[in-house]
Amino acid sequence: MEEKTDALPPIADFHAWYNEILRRAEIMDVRYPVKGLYVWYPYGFAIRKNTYNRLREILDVDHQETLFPLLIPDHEFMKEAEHIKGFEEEVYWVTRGGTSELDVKLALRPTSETSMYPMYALWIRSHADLPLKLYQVVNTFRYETKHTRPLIRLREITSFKEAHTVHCTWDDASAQVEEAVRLYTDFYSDLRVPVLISKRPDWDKFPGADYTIAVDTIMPDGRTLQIGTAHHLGTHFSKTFGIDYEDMNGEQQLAHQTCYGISERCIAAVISVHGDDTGLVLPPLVAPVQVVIIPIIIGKRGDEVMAAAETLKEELKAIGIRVELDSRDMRPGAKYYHWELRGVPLRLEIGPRDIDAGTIVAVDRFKQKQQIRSIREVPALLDEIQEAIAVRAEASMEEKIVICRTIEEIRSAVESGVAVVSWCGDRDCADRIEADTDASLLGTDLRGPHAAKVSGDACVICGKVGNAALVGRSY
RNA sequence: GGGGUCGUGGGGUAGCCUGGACUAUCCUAUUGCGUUCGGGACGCAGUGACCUGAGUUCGAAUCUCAGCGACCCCA
Repeated sequence: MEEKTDALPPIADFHAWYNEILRRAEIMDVRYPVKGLYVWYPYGFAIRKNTYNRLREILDVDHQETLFPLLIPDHEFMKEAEHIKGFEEEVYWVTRGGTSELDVKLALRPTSETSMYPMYALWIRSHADLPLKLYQVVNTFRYETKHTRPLIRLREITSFKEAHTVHCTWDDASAQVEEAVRLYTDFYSDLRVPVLISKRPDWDKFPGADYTIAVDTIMPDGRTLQIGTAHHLGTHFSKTFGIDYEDMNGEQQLAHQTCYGISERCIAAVISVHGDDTGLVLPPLVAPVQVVIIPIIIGKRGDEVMAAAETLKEELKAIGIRVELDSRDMRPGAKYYHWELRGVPLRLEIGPRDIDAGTIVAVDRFKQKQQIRSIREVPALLDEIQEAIAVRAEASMEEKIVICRTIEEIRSAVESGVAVVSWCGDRDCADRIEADTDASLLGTDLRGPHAAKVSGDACVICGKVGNAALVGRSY
């Protein structure tokens, strides 16, 4: 009876919640009439903009941004055998220009190795050109046949940040993979999204890589979401694309390469990991509106209140805060719900009582209310909220990670989270784990505090000495 | 990859089995006017839809086929 029929589905019903929040908070419009393609609403795009600005800041320290073509000629795309095998079922081909057939078919990049590396071969002449570290933020296309989902599984990935680096030695490239993992850890730490870092099993690495390090987070339903990968490409591509350099002794050497990427799944993670029954919860760093001002218009003092609210807004703007003044003709309560749904971290209310008392009411996204006397207190409040978001996210991820020593334990753990187990490294044992638990072996050589608890223990299947592995269901 | 359910104003539903002057209903949709405003206001008057195509038929939201799209389950 007291249940509101128009309430957002609870986040415990994650699928329903996710679909509803994308629409109601105006992040993506899923009604575009092609499967797997979606439209960014301006509000969603603003979240994307803020998020990618940070990603760019982090990369710009020692990478350069660039832009390569979307179309890749058939003969370049088909050069690297492993790579082709990994992508051939997912590539869109442009075969016609107007009414005439093209002599050379053109692939829409599913990722840009084969677009970039022919040029890398021209650009790189000597060891003095290395290391080369470039990145671009582009759309990529994959003909997904499985269930597509907005921000998570797309036919057009709209926001693929891909970095491609070139180094003299295998070890240099390996160090760069570690550097990439560090950058991504920083990035997700800024977004307050907790992550798990592991090495993808051999059979699951990037097509054409020596190895792949993956960054995953855990969604509210316990399934993992891969939100970043870093690949050591060895000389697979430099061989086929002829990327070599003259070393200090005047000898020609094959270059060693890495690539690493993050897509709009990072936005899905921010939305899902932080959200609650009321709606989005956005870290101030990426929130399109960091502070919303709600004027409390009562009776005859309306003009006075609006003037005070305007002043507040200008002052906040002046100190660099993204602020919105909601002067719409609605009840204040309706505005509270509106902005809470959209994840605004801090709300300021100002009415006649506050003007008389010289105070402002400040309410954070978790509904903690206090009175402040000056907008100078706002930055500190935003910092506190960002911290509170981090604490909550860490705690909820911790709940979903279970150390397991038997198949039974794994089976139960993956119902609502992930299992950390000891695994010997044998494919046969992995297959057994997967078959018996209805989950996947996501990664090995898991890093972080959980790994220490099982590393060196007996493999859950065969009993040989194993290493920490991650088992779970993934998106 | 296999199976299932479904597609009706901006959103949610009913109507379909048994074709007819059959459109209807709810909402945080939307337009105008007025009264309101410290946690989702109210009144009055409006707007707005049968996924696309083909077929059956005197007549299709309803039946048939195909396409496109959505969701769920299993591998």
